[in-house]
Amino acid sequence: MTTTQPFADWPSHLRALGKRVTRQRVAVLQAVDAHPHATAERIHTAARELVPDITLQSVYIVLADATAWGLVRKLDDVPARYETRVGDNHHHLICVQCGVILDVDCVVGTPPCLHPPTGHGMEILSADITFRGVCADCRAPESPRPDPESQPTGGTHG
Amino acid sequence: MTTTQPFADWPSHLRALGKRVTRQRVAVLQAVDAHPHATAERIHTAARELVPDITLQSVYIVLADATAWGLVRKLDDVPARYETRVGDNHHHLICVQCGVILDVDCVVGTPPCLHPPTGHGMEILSADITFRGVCADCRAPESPRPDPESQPTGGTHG
DNA sequence: GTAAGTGCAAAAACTTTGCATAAGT
DNA sequence: ACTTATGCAAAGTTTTTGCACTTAC
Repeated sequence: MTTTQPFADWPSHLRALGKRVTRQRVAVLQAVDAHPHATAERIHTAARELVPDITLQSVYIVLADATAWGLVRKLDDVPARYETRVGDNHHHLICVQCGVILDVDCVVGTPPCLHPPTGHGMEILSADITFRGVCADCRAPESPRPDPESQPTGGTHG
Repeated sequence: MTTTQPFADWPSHLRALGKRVTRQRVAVLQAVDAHPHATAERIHTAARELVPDITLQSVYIVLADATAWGLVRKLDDVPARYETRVGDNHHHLICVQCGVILDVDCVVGTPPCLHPPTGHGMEILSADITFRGVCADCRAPESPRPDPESQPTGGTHG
């Protein structure tokens, strides 16, 4: 279950961008693919299964580059989380209790899928939507679900 | 323009919560009020105009407390940003060039103002919506607008 | 061969914590 | 008085950087 499998052909993606294909980059990208919404450290752990001597610092560098190139999306949180689903305008559903993050497809297909009130003079490119709530497992009386992939975020907006 | 003015009666808000009214708390809350979306350090600078010897650590503590009490809302970003508009379900518009953050009222009044696709079993409490785009000033050819209140966030979602 | 990427170690940036003092009720 | 909050300093956590070595092209 922890074995990282290729869901995407990362070497081709890198080559298409004119970037070099390194074991480290492929390992990080596959790790993010296999562990959506994972932190840099978790990605490091997963990437080490493919490249045992990759350092955490290199993971950070690869993640920053890949984010700049549009291969991964960085979710602002502390610590930051990463995912490989980019450009498909999906949104996030975070459980305020256990911190689990679920992907939900946008009901509208193309970004921006939502429009703010006009009059601000801004050209809107996209809409990031995060729903906060309580997941099914946390609502169940007996299973507090300590999800290993995420920690509580503690949202306060209502 | 940097003089912090009271937009809200923070002593009353604190007393209503059974919390003590200290010069530091009032100064921080007024600073956040006067500088929406400011970082802890910027809030510290503003708060020092009212309480010259307040430390940055105390600012962090007051911000964390106030967030837990629902007086301020913390925007997850690095560094974190804070605002006093809570519970009115407004959303944010971030310029990907200059990083300026604008508040936009929600077109629907009550949270959650938006509903995700069903079937995930999650009880939705709220929806945080962040629009990304290019503000009017950054679209103008000659004014790159180095806004002092915010730094670029570098959003990549589309 | 050359430019780009990585490892290493160190530091920068941001945030939290423990304990003695000070301040609010 | 009693309890809570703050100042101080230190450490914790997350992320970035500089330089030599290695690797992909």
